[in-house]
Amino acid sequence: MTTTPVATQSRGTRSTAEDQRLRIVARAVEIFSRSGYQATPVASVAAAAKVSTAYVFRLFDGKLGLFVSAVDDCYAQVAAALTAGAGRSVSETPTDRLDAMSLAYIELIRDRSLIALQVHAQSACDVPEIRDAVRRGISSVVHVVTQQSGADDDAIQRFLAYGQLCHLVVQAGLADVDTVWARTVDHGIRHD
Amino acid sequence: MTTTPVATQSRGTRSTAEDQRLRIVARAVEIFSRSGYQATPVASVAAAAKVSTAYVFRLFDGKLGLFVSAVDDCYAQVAAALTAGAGRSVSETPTDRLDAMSLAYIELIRDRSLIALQVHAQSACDVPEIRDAVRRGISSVVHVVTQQSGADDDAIQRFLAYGQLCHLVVQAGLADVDTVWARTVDHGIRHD
DNA sequence: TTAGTTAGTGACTGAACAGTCACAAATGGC
DNA sequence: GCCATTTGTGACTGTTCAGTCACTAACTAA
Repeated sequence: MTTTPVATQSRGTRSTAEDQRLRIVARAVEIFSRSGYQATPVASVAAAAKVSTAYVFRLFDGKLGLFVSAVDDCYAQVAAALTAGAGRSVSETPTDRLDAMSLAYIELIRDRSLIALQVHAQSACDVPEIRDAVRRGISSVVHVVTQQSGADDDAIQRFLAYGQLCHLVVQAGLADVDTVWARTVDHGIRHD
Repeated sequence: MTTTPVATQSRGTRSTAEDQRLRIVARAVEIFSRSGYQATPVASVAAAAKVSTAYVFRLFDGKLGLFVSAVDDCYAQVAAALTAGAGRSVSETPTDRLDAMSLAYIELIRDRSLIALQVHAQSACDVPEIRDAVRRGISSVVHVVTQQSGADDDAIQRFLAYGQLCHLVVQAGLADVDTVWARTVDHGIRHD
């Protein structure tokens, strides 16, 4: 912190701590998305990132710090995906832009992890630091969607509501349930 | 199981195992709703129900069996609340009935536990038994709403989507966040 | 070369917790 | 009275896991 290395970016031959931090966060998103905060040992993330558990504790402020970093990264990826989606809109009307973003969000389902981690984070909101991370994430998503679509509040609220419905569909695996009620729930959301 | 007691109902003076089971499940809903499946020790539920931990393990098939019972009970309460809400509808049109049920669901927010437990259960869907309990619960809710409202699939899907949005609002405590974006999310949902 | 810094780890500790078991006490039929 | 069943518990065990610490290895600047 006191002395900054000459180059702040990776030096090519050898990995810097910051490089490792980013690598580990990327793995943490994936690994935490499987079983959530409490049920995932830090050792699993360490193993996935091919570093020792001790090193993970060195780079992050405890398991909680690691999880919060993963959640922040997750929402950043979601916001980026939505922005990219809006760019693929056929027209410039708020409705079309929102539709394009909805499509982009449904595309995220293909890689369950970003959806699942959001659910796990929401579930762990009794931990203040996690609740704050969720609030930051929602805030950034709302900002991105508002900015990119120009839609009114009601339309944006509706967008978020159906996003949340996606979470339920993915977590409960309703695409694998061949019943009338499951079709009622995931109609139009079903992927592949 | 082999020999049924003369009276299957509670005998008045002394508590039967089945009475205790119900009492413990009721406490389990409340206690699990606070921190979820993994982060809640069975001992907490036992303490809340004022019985020993050993006895809880005797009455339920492990911690998982206890949690699944709690989730089943939770969805049963939700379904009952929705049915009661539909009965208070001003008219018989599907729209009015759905609105009445929405109101009833928002009323549930007052006691966070039924909402929170659903979120925790959705988060723990990687455990097959829990995922099945969630599917049963959603199924019963969809059936109740369909039956009571007579609304079409799209309207019911919308009902569920906004229900899920409630979960986010409650878990993240957005009512306590005084910002533009939070208002966008919880507009019309805000309670009290 | 050497002195200082940074990357990285193996081996441990202490606490929490799921689940068990032997046992006690109350109840009810005969 | 006496035996069988059921309710209920204290005390224990084995495991898992967050977090630490003493240490080594590599790089860097002089």
